[in-house]
This record gives sequence, C-alpha cells and structure tokens, in this order.
Amino acid sequence: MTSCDYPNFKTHFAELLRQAAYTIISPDTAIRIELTRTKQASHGDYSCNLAMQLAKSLHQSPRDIANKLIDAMPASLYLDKAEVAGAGFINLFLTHAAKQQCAHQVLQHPDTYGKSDYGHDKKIQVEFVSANPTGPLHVGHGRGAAYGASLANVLTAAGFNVSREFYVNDAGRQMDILTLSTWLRYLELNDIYIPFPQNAYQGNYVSVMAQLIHQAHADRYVHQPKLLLDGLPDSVLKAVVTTDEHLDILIGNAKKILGQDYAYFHNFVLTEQLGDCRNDLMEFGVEFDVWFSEQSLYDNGSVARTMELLEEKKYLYEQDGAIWFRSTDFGDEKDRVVQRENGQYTYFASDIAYHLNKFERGFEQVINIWGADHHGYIPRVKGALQALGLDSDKLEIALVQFAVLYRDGKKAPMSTRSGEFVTLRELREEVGKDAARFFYVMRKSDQHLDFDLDLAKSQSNENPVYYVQYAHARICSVLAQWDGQMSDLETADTATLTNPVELTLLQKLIDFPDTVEMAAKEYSPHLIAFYLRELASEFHSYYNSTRFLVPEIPLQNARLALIAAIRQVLNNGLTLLGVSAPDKM
RNA sequence: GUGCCCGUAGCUCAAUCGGAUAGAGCACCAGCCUUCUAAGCUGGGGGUUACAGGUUCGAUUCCUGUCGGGCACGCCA
Repeated sequence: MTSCDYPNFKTHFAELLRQAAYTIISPDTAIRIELTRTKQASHGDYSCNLAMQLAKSLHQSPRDIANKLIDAMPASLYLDKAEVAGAGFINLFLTHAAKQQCAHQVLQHPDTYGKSDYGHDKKIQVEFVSANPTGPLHVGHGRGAAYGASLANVLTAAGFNVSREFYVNDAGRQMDILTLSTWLRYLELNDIYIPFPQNAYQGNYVSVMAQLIHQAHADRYVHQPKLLLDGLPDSVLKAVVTTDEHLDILIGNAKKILGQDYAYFHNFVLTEQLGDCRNDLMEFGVEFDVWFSEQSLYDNGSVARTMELLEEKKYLYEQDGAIWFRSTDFGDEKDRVVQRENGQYTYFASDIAYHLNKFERGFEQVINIWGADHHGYIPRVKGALQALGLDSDKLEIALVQFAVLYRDGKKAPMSTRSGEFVTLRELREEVGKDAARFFYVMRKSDQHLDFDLDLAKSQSNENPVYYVQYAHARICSVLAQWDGQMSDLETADTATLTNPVELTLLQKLIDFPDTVEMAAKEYSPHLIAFYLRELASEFHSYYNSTRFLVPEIPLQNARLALIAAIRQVLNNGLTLLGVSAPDKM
C-alpha cells in the first residue's frame, strides 16, 4: 500500500480541483473530475478537461473557467505550477521534489509498490482456461491462460480478493468419446482391430494412455469387442463415414459391454488428462485456487434443483419431447433446450447450475474468460441468471480472440481432433515460458492475435520480452559492480536528478500504480506490458546517455537510487505478467 | 441470410470509457563499443485512422450507410 505521506497525484490534484470547482458551481452539482497524463512535456504532467465540461452549463468560455479554477485551487507543495492551455485544458506541473521522492517511495516499499486498495477487498472470481480434459492444451488455450493469470494478478495487486477457478467439464459426451477412443486403442494393443472412427480422438496421447492401461492390466478389459458394432451399418466397418449417431451407438455399446469397467476407463483418462493439464499450466506459471467439477453438480443434485427453480418461475416448457428454457424472454434469439428428448441434461443446464453456484458462493463480481467463438452463448447464460433473479451485470464475460497460428506464412490448423495441433507445451519448449507469457498479453485480449511460429521460434531474441528483461539485467550488473549498501540508496539525496531523462523516468515510476489500477479497471493486463516496454526504453536511453558509477558519491547514489527503483518496478511489473526478471542475460 | 466483433504506417499492434501535433516495435537508410552487458542507443523516411455522411468546442473513439475481414447461429461441449 502506498504510504500516506506520499499521495497518488491524480487523486490529490483531482481533489484540489474539486474544491476549486465548488467555489464557482453549486456543491450539489455532480461533476466528474478526471486527470490524464499528458503526452507532451510542454503540457505539464497532468491535464484536466473540467473547464470544457463546465463551459456549456455555465455559459462561459472554457479558458475563463479554467483560469477561475486555477485561482481557486488550494495550495499544494507538490504543485509547481498550473496553467491554461489550448481550448481550455488545465495543465498541472509537478515539482521536481515530488518526482524525486518517488525513488525513495519505491525503495522503501519494494514489494508493495504498485499495489492499491482500489478493489476494496471485493470478492471476485476469475474463471479461465476451463478446457475439456480431452487432450493437451493448445496455443489457443495458452492465450486464455496467460490473459486470465495476468488479469488475476493485476486484480490482486489492485486490492481485489481474487479466486482463480478452472471449471472441469468431466461430465458429458466429449469425455465419453475420449473414453471410447482410448478403449479402441487399447483393443488394438491386444490385436483386436475395430475401425477407428474419424470423429473420435486421433491424437497420439490416446494411444499413450492405452499403453499405460495395457502395461498395467494386459487384456483384462478386452471383453466382447464384437458386440461394439451392434446396430451399426456396414459402412462403419470400412471406417469410411462415421456420424455423430454412430459414435453415440459405439459409446452406448461400450458402456454396456464394459459395465463397471467403463467407469475405470472414464476415470483413468480423466485423471490422466487433468493431471497433464494441471502440470502444463503450472509450468506455464498458471495456478488455480479451485478446480470445480461439472460432475459434482449432477452428483449433489444442483442441476435438478436449478431446473426446479426455473420451472417454479415458469421459465421452462416442454416441446417435441424436450424441455426448453425461455431465453428469448431475455433477448436471446431463440429458446434453448436444457433437457433432451432422451432425458439427458444439456451442457447449458449444468452451466446454469454452475453460475448459480458461483453467486451462492458470495462473489460480488464474476469474470468468465471465454474464447470469442462462444459469444453467441452469452445471452442465454445471462438470461438464465436473470430468470433466477440474479444481477447478470455481476457476470462479466471477457472474450479472448483465438490466436491464429502461422507456419511458413500460412495458417496452421489447430484442432484437438485432427491430431495436427500445436500444443501449449510445444510452444513453451520452443520459445520459453517468459516469451510466451509476454507475447500473449502484448495485445488487447479481444483482438485477433497472429502468432507467427517461425518468427517466435527462430528469432525469439527479437521478442520484446528480452528488451524488458535486458533492462533489468543491466541494472543488476551495474549494482553488482557498485560496492555500497542498498539501504543507503533508500534515503539517498535525489535532488540532483534534474535532467529531462531522469525526470521522465521518475514520472514513469509514479505512473506505475495508476497503470496497475487502470489495467484492473479495464481488465487489460496488456497495459502492463506496454508500460514495461516504455519504462525499459527510457531506461536504455538513460543508460546510454549517462554514467552511473561516477566519482562524486552523492551524484552516484542519486542515480543508483533511481535505477534501483526502476529495477524494482520492472520486477514488480514482470511478476504481474508471470515473467521472470533475470539478474544476468 | 441474421447477429456479434473488427478495419490505424509495408508488417504486427497502441492510443487512459470524446481531448491538444495519432504513437511504439519489426523492416528500410545513416551513425555510436580502449568507459557500468551493442539482446542497447541516436537520427531519418514513412498516415486523408477502409469509404461517405451525421452529432459538437473537438471524433481513431459515438450514430447511420457502403465495402472488406473474422466468428457464431445443434436436443454438441
């Protein structure tokens, strides 16, 4: 937390302007005072457009109002000057002393600098990745993982009480298809060849799981494979065409044949895939507080109970043998099935129960991070929450556009079915965790991401992450060659830091807490990435223009205090993004 | 066909919920290492923010239309 003797200047000056404003307008007038950082040094450090906002209602020129506001502003020892510019902007200039003090601030509160209580400990959940445990995570999941983890870190830093959650789709058809796929591969290992459906899981990891079972249990689960083809047309035998119906028949037959042993296979592949997924994410620096099982919602009756609730509120009806939810009442384009003709609940049904459960756990804000291809799914989920009498505005869906892979200048396929996908693990091994994490959050999450594999692999030293890390390593190197005590820098006299580049750097350090807050407010961790690049850029420029280890001790200590503070902020920022800050490169 | 998102430098992307002269990186050109890490720095060329209107002190941002691109439109998950 920032200590009370060193203010947030945006907040501080906004308050002064508020007091000034109420000398010329009625105190019960609602005004929004927003300070923005200026782009040009000649415009000062902070700028406010309040005068232009008031111009219309006061019937005065913006510049006249601006002058009145400046005259009415209470004095501040941090304010060097305030002036009117342009159409009526009020430009505020910080004193050098105010900026120089920031270096001390950072060094005296190294781990907490950048944090704030903006979130007021509000209980917030971030649910992300939530990939089907039916195969390895691919590079599309990687983006959701990097975004979600960074966002959760940013929210935590901004003072929210964050819970990271992974929703495990352990119930449903996709798991059954994987189970069937594994059993078929297992049968092959026992020299029993049943045509492998083209719409089953083709990936090599399926065979690997089958081998594990075969090694442990030999032919124990062979049973009567011929019965598997009961009720299927001959075309399936030739493995030319298999439809979804064929697959469902195969699954049904497998369940019948295997009996209790089906549960063994199902559980084995789930445990195996989930473990792999958890491990993969951990190596990517992404961890979760809660792994929430979809199956548990069936086991404890939550799904049935949720459906009863909707039934009581008259939002369900029967048609064509299925049960429908009236999502059109809430703006969806059509009503949606919650229970199929065959009596099975749909994924949507358990999802409603899941979201009800989230609210019952007391989260004041819930963020779901979904792939952008799910955008059509939003109205029905929000509709269901409204039907249950909940405030759907407390559910924020952050859509993450898929990363489109390019290989040899062409789009590369990345379906989990085709077996040709690029996995997150492969990507990590090729470009490293740090580069992958940084690269993923370099751009706004709702923008398409072109991921050029050749570039990322062959020219990874061009990745911007090295630029930032290099700045950190350079500072470490300088400080290692200095023989003083770090504690001396905490109180070093920084009054000599008056060069433009030094003042720019100090202002940049002051900006860090505001940047974190903005990133939290806008759910935009990419702002941190851009901030770090700018800070690193200004540092590299400083490094090339100014020597730090100089004979004059007071001057040396002042400069070292500044670069030590920069190192700390680089470290704090990189940590938010899950990227390491190396001492050497 | 309907709905949602998007269109900014040659390429990949920014632009603090409408602000001042639209910014970076890569690529290209010209310079800087007997001195703290050259994975760096300095300078330069590059734009009618897809197009046409509208709203106002002010538009890349908001509204309408056109063109172009992506995604979604299952009793799948």
